[in-house]
Amino acid sequence: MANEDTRPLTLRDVSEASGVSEMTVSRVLRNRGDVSAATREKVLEAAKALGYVPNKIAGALASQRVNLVAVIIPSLSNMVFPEVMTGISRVLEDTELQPVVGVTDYLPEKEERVLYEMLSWRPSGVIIAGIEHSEAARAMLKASGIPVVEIMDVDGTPVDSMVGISHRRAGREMGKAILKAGYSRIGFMGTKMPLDHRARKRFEGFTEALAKGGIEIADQEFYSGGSALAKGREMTEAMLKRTPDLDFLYYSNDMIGAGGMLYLIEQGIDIPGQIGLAGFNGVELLQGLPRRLATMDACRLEIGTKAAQIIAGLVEDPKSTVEKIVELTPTISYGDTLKRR
Amino acid sequence: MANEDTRPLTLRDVSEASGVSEMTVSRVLRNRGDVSAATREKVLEAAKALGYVPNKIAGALASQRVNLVAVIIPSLSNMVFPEVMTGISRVLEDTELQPVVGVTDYLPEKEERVLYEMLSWRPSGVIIAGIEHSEAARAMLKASGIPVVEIMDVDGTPVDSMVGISHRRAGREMGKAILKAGYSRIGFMGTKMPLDHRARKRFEGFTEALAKGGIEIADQEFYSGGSALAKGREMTEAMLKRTPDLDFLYYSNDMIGAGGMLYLIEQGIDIPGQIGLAGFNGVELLQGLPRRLATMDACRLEIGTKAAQIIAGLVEDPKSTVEKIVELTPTISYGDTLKRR
DNA sequence: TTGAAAGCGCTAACAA
DNA sequence: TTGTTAGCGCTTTCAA
Repeated sequence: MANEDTRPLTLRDVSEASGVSEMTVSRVLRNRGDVSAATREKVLEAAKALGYVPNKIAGALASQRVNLVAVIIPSLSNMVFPEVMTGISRVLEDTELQPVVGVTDYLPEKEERVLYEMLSWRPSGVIIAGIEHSEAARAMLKASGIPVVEIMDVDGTPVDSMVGISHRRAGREMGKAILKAGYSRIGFMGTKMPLDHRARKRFEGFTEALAKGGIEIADQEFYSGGSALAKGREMTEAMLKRTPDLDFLYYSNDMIGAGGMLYLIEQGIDIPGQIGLAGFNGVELLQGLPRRLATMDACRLEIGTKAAQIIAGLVEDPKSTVEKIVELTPTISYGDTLKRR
Repeated sequence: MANEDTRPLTLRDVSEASGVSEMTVSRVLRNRGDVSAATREKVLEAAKALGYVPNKIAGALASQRVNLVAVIIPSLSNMVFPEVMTGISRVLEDTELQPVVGVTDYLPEKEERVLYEMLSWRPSGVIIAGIEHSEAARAMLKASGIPVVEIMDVDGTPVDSMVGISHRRAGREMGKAILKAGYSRIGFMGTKMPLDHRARKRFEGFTEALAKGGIEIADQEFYSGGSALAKGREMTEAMLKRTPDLDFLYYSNDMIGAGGMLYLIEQGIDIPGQIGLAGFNGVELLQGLPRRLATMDACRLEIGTKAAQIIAGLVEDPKSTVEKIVELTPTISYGDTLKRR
């Protein structure tokens, strides 16, 4: 039976209904300490009959333990963070810990607010995307006294530990592969980057690699907002109108790359002969496209997995030592749009 | 300065550092009650200097108020729920409330666990996808004594209130439009549906509409897992091999529809002359495809918005009356793949 | 405008 | 194996 009035049920209600002390009821409900089968039975029955749901707020305050892991990411709407979340969830499912996500929309101020908000719930750990944070945010993370893992990127210094790839290196590798394949008139398309540090670092690594080969980017364009697939299509069309002699297009993510690819196929352009293409991320989506876009896996699943493992390990044994820096190595898949050499 | 030891800071620390009573510190930090500008200043300074982050666990227990809204959805990895989330977040951002999401993977047992878990934090409201829940889940929702909004679907009876579309009607409307356009050899592709009630209802409505026109589905296939785009491609190829005389393909979501469309274009099949296509959802992604797939908007943003408004209204004034059933009406967009008649 | 006391619902620690 | 007592860190309530 549901309770008749609106007052939420408490342990005391279950205690009274079952004739067992609050403390013992608490023990039964948490499977802690020795309780006789008979008492246990009585308690469980009463709790179920009443429809009692424990109050974790009170429990957490009393025990000084909150089995929550704050996960702070820029966005849920592209494909990358859901996959990181999958990795995190899989690991945490085998523990007492639960992820709670906060979204920052790539805004530093919002990141700060979200972090403050989440820390005020006293989570057991924090997983946060990126290593660029405001001074205040870094201070909060440091002062929190809980395990902190910064993810996605390893080009910089972590507050505590970090798991990710070097985006600068990723950009460089792709640049080298493109040069090696013999392309030389290269266009770049990507998001407006002031706040997307990882995209910026890839771009920097990329131009650096080209420069080493004595080549400069021949054209570039940046977008923000809208359907990425459509943007890729539009930008590609515009860029080829503007700079018709390009022989390679490097996209800062797979979605715009896919849009570009669909456009080029429609135009009957030979890929990768006349124009080569590459994106970044290795999204599953690509598998259904007419050609497999060349791309680079960002190791999203492993990043989530590894980060969660670090937190879980540290929560279980705070004095255990863990790797402070875990750099994963993305690999290029050439697909059908980048000549192999 | 960050605290030197590991003990988290408390109000008392701020009180001592500022020479102001805990109570007044609390008032300053929450902007409640009258506090002189001088005291206020002192407190804020001390709190900032210490790097104090309030403990919401304790605050929530004392005030019996938790400004969290539990949002329980089946998945984050398709496009539909992130957009619902966007609607919810936008509305809640103007209030004290914060969404906290739980994911069920379309599993009733997991839904039950997640719900129990979230309710144990005593949120101010619940937004939960679907109207099919286990008996236990419904009981918990009822007993919780907080506002509950079931979203996405209105074909059934809500625990409290619901906001969504009629998927049965959506399927029917699409069936009617297809018949009206003159198609008659119709194939269906979709997810395995035992647990995706909304897909099942669309399918039922669809076959019902066809039956009224004296037509039966000529072929059908169901999938689970994998890249939806790739699956759409594969299933379409297989189905057309098996049943070459089909003149229409109805997909239970846009992603597989897009995969099918890409395949048909490659095969040089005339769309929508030789074969017509339709999907479901109106995902933004479609905008970049070679043709605009016929689809039906599922009103995801409005669903999120409306649901959050109901919760926010009820939290502000628990005795305010709200619509218990909000049925939104999806509209067909014919795109380039369904003849208009 | 400020402060003191009481207690939110639970669990740690100890006692029986 | 079970129960009792004393808080967890804050806010409510009431008094000054």
